Amino acid sequence: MIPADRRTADSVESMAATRDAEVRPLRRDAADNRRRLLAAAETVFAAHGLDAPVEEIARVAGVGMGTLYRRFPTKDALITELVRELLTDVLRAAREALAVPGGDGLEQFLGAAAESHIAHRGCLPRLWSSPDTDALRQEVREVMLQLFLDAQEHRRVRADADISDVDLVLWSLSGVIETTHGQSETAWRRGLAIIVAGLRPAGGALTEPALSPSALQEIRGRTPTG
Amino acid sequence: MIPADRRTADSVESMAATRDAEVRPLRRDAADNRRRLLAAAETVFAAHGLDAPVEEIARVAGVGMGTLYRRFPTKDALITELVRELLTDVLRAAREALAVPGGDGLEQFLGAAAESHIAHRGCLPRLWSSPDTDALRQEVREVMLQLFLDAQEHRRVRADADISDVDLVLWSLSGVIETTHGQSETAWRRGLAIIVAGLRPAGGALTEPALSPSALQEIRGRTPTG
DNA sequence: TTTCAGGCGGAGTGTTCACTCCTCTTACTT
DNA sequence: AAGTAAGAGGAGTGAACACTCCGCCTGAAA
Repeated sequence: MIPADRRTADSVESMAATRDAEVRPLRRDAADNRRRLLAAAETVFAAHGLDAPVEEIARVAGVGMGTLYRRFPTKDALITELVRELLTDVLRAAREALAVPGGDGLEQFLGAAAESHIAHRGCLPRLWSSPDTDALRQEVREVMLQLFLDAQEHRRVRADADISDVDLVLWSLSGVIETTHGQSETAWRRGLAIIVAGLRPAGGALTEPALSPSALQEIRGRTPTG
Repeated sequence: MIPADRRTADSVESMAATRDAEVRPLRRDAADNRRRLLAAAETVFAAHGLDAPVEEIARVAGVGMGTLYRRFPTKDALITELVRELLTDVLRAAREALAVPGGDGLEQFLGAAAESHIAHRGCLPRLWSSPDTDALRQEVREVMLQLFLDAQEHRRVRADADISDVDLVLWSLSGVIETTHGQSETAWRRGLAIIVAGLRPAGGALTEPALSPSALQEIRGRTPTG
């Protein structure tokens, strides 16, 4: 969306400017505007996609362009911040699911993750490829692995399932959510029910091998394409 | 991608100009260029997404801008033509699958459809929302329904499955293919294996209801968002 | 209350991109 | 072989958009 050669934000600096409230607290009006901008961005992106002009976001937030660009050095930084919110939601859901007994945490997590995806629908296309959120994604994966192992131990998931299958489920959910958005906010539930049934031990053996670790690694570590 | 107010092609006329060779056959150079443009568009869109500039397509095809725009009145028309190719592939696959005995046509079709998606990866984002291809999509759906009923009759698909679940599978595959493209062209196979296992009769009852007919209707009949 | 760093708005800038226009060229027809 | 309708090419056009600049304003520290 943003041509690669037009502007290259210093990501580290931008993160510091937009996250580290402890460095120097934002003035109250500035903090308000920041929150309003994020909310507006979510609304606008959800309605018109990531191609929506930033001017529209500023208008919905009720601030000027200058304000938007003092809070977020680039449009990309704004999107990344939304992705960070989404991933934070997902991480919280994953940790909560760890407390679910009987190996059912994984399924609960998948549902909660889908809900988060819906809530942040606008930035879904960047979920798996936004920079500056790798650490967060890594944390999510670690918890996901625990949830998966727990589910498998309790025989809630077939023995020939693989941790990479959890990634596949999330990618599938993305597809369903993106395709049905605006028409049905619950279609994914049925899709998830089917996929979960496919992960249960009852079905016949899976004839396709899981993703190879290297392929998985590459897909997970992907950075945005220019 | 193309601002709604910038250009509104007369779709009917454009279809006639780009499809009905019988009205007046294109001159040979023109027909050649048309083919080269479609091939180039596929390549370029697959590599850089639908946001790739048309100039790049013209360059790859080895023709000028004027030529591109004489063959396709808008960028959208070019994309629509690619979607039409994709849907034609899918329709052929669906009809071939009708001949598969034992209710296994549906599964074969799903695999073949995914292969077509990969082959036309670039235009995937428009698959479910491109105008001027409704008739084709409708034909695909009719054959899909037959495949589904056949599979269910042969107990290859659980009794509580619904035709809308086939749509869900395709949307899921889109998500997996889009997320893994460039890193793995076969990840979808594993995803499909899991989903198919979920559709088999063996698993427990699906706790989520199928999409309501009206919701399905709306999602299927969707036109592109501006 | 004063001071001023930090914040605000919004017109302006440069670039990209879809699409057009016009001149020169070429493949079919007769 | 000549005539011509159709085609080719590519610089040019206008609009949209991400981002900047700068004069005015305000919350909070002293």
